[in-house]
Amino acid sequence: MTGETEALKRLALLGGCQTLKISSVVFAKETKTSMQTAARRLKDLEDKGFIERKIVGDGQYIKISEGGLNILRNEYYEYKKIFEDLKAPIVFLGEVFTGLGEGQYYISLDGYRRQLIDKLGFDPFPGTLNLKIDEESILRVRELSEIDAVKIDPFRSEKRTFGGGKCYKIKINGTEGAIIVPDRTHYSKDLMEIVSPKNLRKRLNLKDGDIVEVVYDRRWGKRTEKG
Amino acid sequence: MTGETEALKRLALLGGCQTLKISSVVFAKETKTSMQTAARRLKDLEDKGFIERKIVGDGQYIKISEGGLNILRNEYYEYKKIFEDLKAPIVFLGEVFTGLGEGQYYISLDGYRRQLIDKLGFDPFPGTLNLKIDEESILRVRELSEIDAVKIDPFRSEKRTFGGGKCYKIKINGTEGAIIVPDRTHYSKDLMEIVSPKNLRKRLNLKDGDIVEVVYDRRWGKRTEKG
DNA sequence: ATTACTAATTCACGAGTAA
DNA sequence: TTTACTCGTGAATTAGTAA
Repeated sequence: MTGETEALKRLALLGGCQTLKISSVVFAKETKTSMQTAARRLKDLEDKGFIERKIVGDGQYIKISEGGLNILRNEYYEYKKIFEDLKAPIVFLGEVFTGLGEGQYYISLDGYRRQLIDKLGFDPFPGTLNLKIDEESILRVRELSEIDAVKIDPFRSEKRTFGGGKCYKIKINGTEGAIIVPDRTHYSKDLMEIVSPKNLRKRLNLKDGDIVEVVYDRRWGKRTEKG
Repeated sequence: MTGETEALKRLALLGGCQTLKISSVVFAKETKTSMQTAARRLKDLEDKGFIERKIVGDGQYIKISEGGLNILRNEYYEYKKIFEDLKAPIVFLGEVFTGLGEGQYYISLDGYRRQLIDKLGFDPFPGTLNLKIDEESILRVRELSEIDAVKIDPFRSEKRTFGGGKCYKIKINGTEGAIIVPDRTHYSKDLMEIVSPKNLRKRLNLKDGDIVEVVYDRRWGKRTEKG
């Protein structure tokens, strides 16, 4: 691998998938290299059967062969895969456990509840489902923070202030919900808190130790429509 | 450019668009290079801001940055362009001229006419339009021969045999037609003969010297439907 | 295990030249 | 003008070693 694929790609972009007339000097400029290297590249590509070539004194006719096309096609598919996977859903695996029960308290507060109804599009069941997520999922959570989240604003009562946070609309075992991430959290990274319009424990028939699948689909984004 | 993009791509395929844990040794195997080079690559990529990195003793956490993603995206678009252009229509430019008038004779022969009706889906106007195509287009015509063509079979009358040929459905200045290529042609490569259900000279208001545009769209292929 | 040096080698590049 | 050599230089890779 010495820029061969790059050279093939340039040829293709110059129209080399069909017969193309070009000289080494011109090709050198296109590939930002010396004429010698350009000429050698073309010769090498021919020797390896990636292009067909006919030298005619004032340049050469070049056509990328089926073999050459295959190389380019492979590259294409690899890049395609990269950018299709980017849009792929993020899946978290988590184990259900019983938390301290703070969730229920906070969710019930009007200052939070109204925002959730407004921004998530559903009235949250008073209570959160706590998940212990695996090593892999912890890494994925960090990705979430870079995605535009649904922001929950802080507010204050007479007695104290309540911090803000972020939500991400997800589906948990297929049921609508959202991940809640307080801005200033005290507990460990492997904890994930889920809210939903439904009582998830009942609805999904969950008990401590059960493994659930939380799916975040980037296409849902900030949207509040159900689906 | 020293395999840097290739390294980035591999990282992306390994999941580096999201945070990825990997060691230089493993990455070396993935990129089929030495551990030293793999380690240097990762360091270089970090120095150039294409990845974010956190070394942790038993490997490193890596995530492709926005800058790195842009590089990959550019590559992706270039390959995309290659394989989209492959499906792009081929355009020939030709200058109208008056031929020997043989076309009219041949097209009128039942042995040819029936085949054209059957295989092209239209009844050809008795007469062909002769075009003198440019240098560039001559190269393109060669491409045509590699595309599955509509084959016209040879046949014989009492007196002589009539050779076969190939047709390619095209549009000429937007009007339906076909390029006719006799298998054994005597005239030069820069001649292109067009048939159409219409009288093209009248319909397109052509006179000698006019330049017309002949478009072959690979998607039409052998299909005989109109459109 | 790792990552990251330094030194040796190898290999790719480009200048010069021939055809 | 071309393409395609040879050859000297320099850059990139790898082996070895340290941390």
